[in-house]
Amino acid sequence: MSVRVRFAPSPTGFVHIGSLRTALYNYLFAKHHGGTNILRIEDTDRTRFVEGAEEEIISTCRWAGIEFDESTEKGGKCGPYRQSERTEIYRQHATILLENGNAYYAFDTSEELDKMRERQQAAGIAPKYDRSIMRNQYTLGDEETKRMLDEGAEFCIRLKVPLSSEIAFNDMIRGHVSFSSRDVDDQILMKSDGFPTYHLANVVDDRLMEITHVIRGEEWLPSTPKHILLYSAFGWDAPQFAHLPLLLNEDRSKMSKRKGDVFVYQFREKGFFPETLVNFVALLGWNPTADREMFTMQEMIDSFTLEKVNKAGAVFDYKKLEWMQSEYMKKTDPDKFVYMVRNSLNEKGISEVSDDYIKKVIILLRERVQFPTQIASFGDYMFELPKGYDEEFKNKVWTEKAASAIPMVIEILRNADEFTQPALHAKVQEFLTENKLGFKDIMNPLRLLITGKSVGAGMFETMEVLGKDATLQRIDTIFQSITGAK
RNA sequence: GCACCGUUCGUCUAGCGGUUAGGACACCGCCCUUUCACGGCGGCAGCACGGGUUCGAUUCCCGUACGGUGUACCA
Repeated sequence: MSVRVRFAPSPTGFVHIGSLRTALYNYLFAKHHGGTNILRIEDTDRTRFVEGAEEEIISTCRWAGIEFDESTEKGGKCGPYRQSERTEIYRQHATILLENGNAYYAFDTSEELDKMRERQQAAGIAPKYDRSIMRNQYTLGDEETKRMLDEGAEFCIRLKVPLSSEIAFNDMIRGHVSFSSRDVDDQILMKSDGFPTYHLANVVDDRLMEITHVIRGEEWLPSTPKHILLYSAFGWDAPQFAHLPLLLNEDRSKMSKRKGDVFVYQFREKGFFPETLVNFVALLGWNPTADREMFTMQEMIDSFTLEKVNKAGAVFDYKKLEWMQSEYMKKTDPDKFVYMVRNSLNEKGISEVSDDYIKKVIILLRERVQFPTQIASFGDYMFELPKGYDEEFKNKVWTEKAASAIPMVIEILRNADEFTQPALHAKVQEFLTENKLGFKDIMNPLRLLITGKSVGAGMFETMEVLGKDATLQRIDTIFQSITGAK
């Protein structure tokens, strides 16, 4: 049987970084096995629905390089893939359970339920629907139940959980897991608004969509017995389950928006490459070899196995993410992000720059910045005349030695006919040797004159990229302002 | 409270009965050097605890502690 997995988010807002990892693992698993990756939108909670959230999910996954074979967008043989469009299916299935005695009608109001829980907590017992005393099909009797239904009373449908039995399954990540049905609540299957709860919809859809492996977050582990019970109530075999470890805050609590960035778009806006985020997040809880950190999507697909997924939650280490971004900054083909640099240049009102030139600047400065967006500010002098210079740096490097040697160096540059790194280096070296000077004596002053800053790439490389005219223009401008100010 | 899951350097992890417990990030030194980076070299630092099983436990089993998740007509 071929592998079929699904990523089943609910459209309640932005995509969480943990959801991204779940989506990724599903994708990697599907691709590794040559199977099918499905996107299903779980929008059965009308009160939490957020307009545009579904589109955000799709575009975020696309950005990350996660593709779906079947989805709301693409369709597929098991559609529709939006649960709100499948309510009739759930209703029919609830009826099956009602008829075979595995589900029942209940009429309690939320106030009554709250009271029940309060009583139970006061008595020190676990809150759980008590079907022997609440208002439902069993306590009311079939006749009364029918009468109320005919009258149009509000009702919900609950799962009839066996009083005492063992519910066990084999989790692909955790191994044997078992629960006692005593601790399982008579879960509501159909809400009074006619929509199913997650539990019913999830089980019915996974079955109907022929899902073979349910790969989801660990927060679902405690409700898995309900799902197992549902499968058997329908007389179905359950799929394989794999419960992923959680992504944690620094304090080891479940990663939440209260403590920093947790939404994918936030990382995207900061300038992280999708490759960085995907690579990083993949390694939070999974590790194929441990002797390397950088993986392409294809390499991850090739080596992904659920057996290698960890059991314990992983703290999201922002520092390491940044390191990885720097690595990608250094190895990613500049062609892929020239446009990002151009965007930030446009924001500064600079538009007359060629792609080719931007690429050269990227290569010149990529080791010194983390994001493409920083190129335009870190290397502003590459695109426009410096507006001033670093005063502190000037005081430090503008020595008497420098002041007397620099005019001669400038002349050398002015007369240079080959304005390349090796040629300039040779010429200047010659001058230094003749005058018993070292690079130390003039390079920083030169840097000051050309960039106005104390940090940057090698000066000869910088000059080569800048070109003779732009270099001399900068030198003249700042030289004047320095000597004039003196 | 109850149920379940988990526990190797600060963090991500390798390890699947015998290892000087390995790697990466971070941190600290040193080197390279025209600045800053990059890079190179080195250092710091870990098997939660207690019982078993075994010739031998980080590794297997049982407790304890600690942590997390769940406990909704949310997903």
